[in-house]
This record gives sequence, C-alpha cells and structure tokens, in this order.
Amino acid sequence: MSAVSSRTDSDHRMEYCGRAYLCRMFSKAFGYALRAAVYVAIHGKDGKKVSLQEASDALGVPHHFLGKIMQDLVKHGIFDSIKGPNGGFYANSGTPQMFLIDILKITDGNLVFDQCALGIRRCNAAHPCPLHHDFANCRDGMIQALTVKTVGILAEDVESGMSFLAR
Amino acid sequence: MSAVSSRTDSDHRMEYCGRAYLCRMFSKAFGYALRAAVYVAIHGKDGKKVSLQEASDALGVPHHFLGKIMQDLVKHGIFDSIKGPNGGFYANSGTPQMFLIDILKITDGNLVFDQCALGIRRCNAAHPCPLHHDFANCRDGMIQALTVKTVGILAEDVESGMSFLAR
DNA sequence: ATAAATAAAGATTTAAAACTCTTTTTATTG
DNA sequence: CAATAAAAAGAGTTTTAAATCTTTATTTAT
Repeated sequence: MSAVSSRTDSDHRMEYCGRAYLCRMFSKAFGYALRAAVYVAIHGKDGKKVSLQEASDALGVPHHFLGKIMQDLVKHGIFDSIKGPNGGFYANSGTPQMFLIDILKITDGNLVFDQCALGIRRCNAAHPCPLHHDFANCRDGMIQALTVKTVGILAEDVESGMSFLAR
Repeated sequence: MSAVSSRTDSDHRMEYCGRAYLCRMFSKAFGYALRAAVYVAIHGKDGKKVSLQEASDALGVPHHFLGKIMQDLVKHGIFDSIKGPNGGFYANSGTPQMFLIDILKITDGNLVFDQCALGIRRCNAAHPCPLHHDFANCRDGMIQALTVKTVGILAEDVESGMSFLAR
C-alpha cells in the first residue's frame, strides 16, 4: 500500500485531530492581540477612542474573548483605556514603539521559544532531535521579525494599504 | 505602566492559555509519528520487529495514543505490521524513502500549509496580514526541510549519534 | 443623584487535542 | 484446538484553548 490511500487526508486526520488548522505556531489570542494593538494604534489616537464593540466588529473576532485580551494588553501598558460613556481603548505614547515580541510574551509566555517541534522534552542544540536545527532556523527567523518590528511599523503598513487586519 | 509588570509572565498567560507550550507549529501526533517511523526504520529491519510496548517505552510516549498513530502509519504504508505472538511493526522497502512531509499530511492534514499566523481567514500573498511574508518565509523553510528529508536520512543521523529520538 | 455607557472581572461553557481504556481480530505456538 | 500474544478498532475520558455569559466597577452626562 502506498503512502496515499483511497481515504481522504481529512478522514485520517479526524481520527486524532478534529481540526487541523489549530496546529499553529502561536495562539489565537496572540493574533487577536496583535491585530487589536495595531487597530488601536491606527484608530485610537488624536483624542479618538476605540470601543470593544468597534474593535471586535472591525476585526471580526469574538467580543468577550477580545475583551479579556485587550484588558491584559492595557495592564501591560501596550495601550490605555478608560471606562464609562465615551470611554474605550486608545494609544499611549509608547504604543507605536511596542515590539511585537512583547505582545507575544504577554499572550503566549516564554515557553514558545524553546519547544521542540517533535515534543522531546530535553531537546537542545547539544542534544538535538533530528529536526532541531531546521526548526530553530525557522523559528528564529520568525522571532527575529517579531523582535525588530513594532506596532507602529505594522500600523503604517496597514494605513498605506500594504497589508490588512481583517477579512 | 510599562510593558513589564510585577506579575509573572505565566500568571498572565494562564488567564486564557493554560499551558503555553501547546502553541506549536505541528501536532503532538506528528512528533510521535515521525519519531516512531524513524525508530522502526532503525530497529524494525533485518527480520526484527518493534512491539508497540518497545516503541512507547523507547520514545517515552503514551502507549495507546502511539498505537493509534502507528496504526494509521501502517494504513498509509509508512511501515508494516503483523499481529499475533512475535508480531509487531517493521520497515518495508519504502520506509527509508518516505518524505517527512508525507507523515505530516497523515497526522495534521493539508491545512497546515496555508494558515495565517494571525488567524485571518482570507489571508494570502495578494491580501496579506502584516506578518504574512515573514511567516510564509519561516514556514516555507520548514516545509522545504520536510520535503527533502526522508525517514532514512533521519535514521542515519540518529544511528550516527548526530541526533536523538528521546529524552 | 440617577441613569446610561463602557471596561474589568470572574464564572461558565464549548470544542479540540491529547490521552486512556476496553473489546475484537489475527497470528503463533504448544 | 486451546491458549496466548500481539495489533486493530472503537468508545470514552481528560486537559487545554477558545469562546461566552454574567456581574461589578467606573466614568460621563443629564
């Protein structure tokens, strides 16, 4: 029997993986958090504020889940908020300078940086799994991007139409 | 308030992410499957067979979960098996030539290849999220490695002591 | 002072991945 | 042919991430 059988790939996957697209590098919370930060950097400046409703509508992400995440971002100073009528979320002077990796640490913690792609606990450069170096290269490239890019840089990209936060 | 608060990183993470290390690029099943395939390629040849017990002990992986996975690998022809006393799993002539990406498709399906790192559904090169190109580079490098490397190549690495399947 | 609008907080639920347990089937050996 | 050893199959449980719901606190405006 060849590596390709008559059953579909998804059939097989379902046996121990209900939905494949959850096998991602970062949590969903990180994606929501980053998009929210960039959205606030763009729309929550010059005295304007972004309500949770506006943000979750514009980004197409779950209202209450985003609420939790934005609350946490405020706690970490990524941007600010104020309660009450005409309240909402808004950028502070540091918002555009925040590095993406700061947001990653808030949502996903530090363990992201030294996991083994094959799930071997004590895998490291000196005692590597067979994919350690390939995966380290891949991840380090991504981490590098997250380390040099800021919320402000992404906001500029989005404002100039080079990239998009939704749809 | 700065981006670094007095609470620990893990405190924050726990609020919507019980354990950060599950935010991985591939499923655990893939790691187990790949390690099992390489183990069988090494120890299940020249008439020798590998029992599920031996494999789960040697790899330090859950017995029954590995059973499911190996069963699926057999179904896809990655290696063979035989039931009964002195039965077990063993390499076939194609085992060393199997590409790692074949195993990835079995365990994680095809959706792994076009997810957006930020969770935007319609993200692609023409309508990219702000991290699309960085993530595409990162992932493509990894996919490239999985596309050119075979079970046999990893088996040689492990047999020569260059890399390890457990601990 | 009251009402309304909003974020914050916390409790709960849902969905998926990860893992376990039980039963069945197949092969071997005495 | 009976007993046994092994994989195959399937049902069930647990854990985690994701999402939702409910209540509280804060601010503003009337």
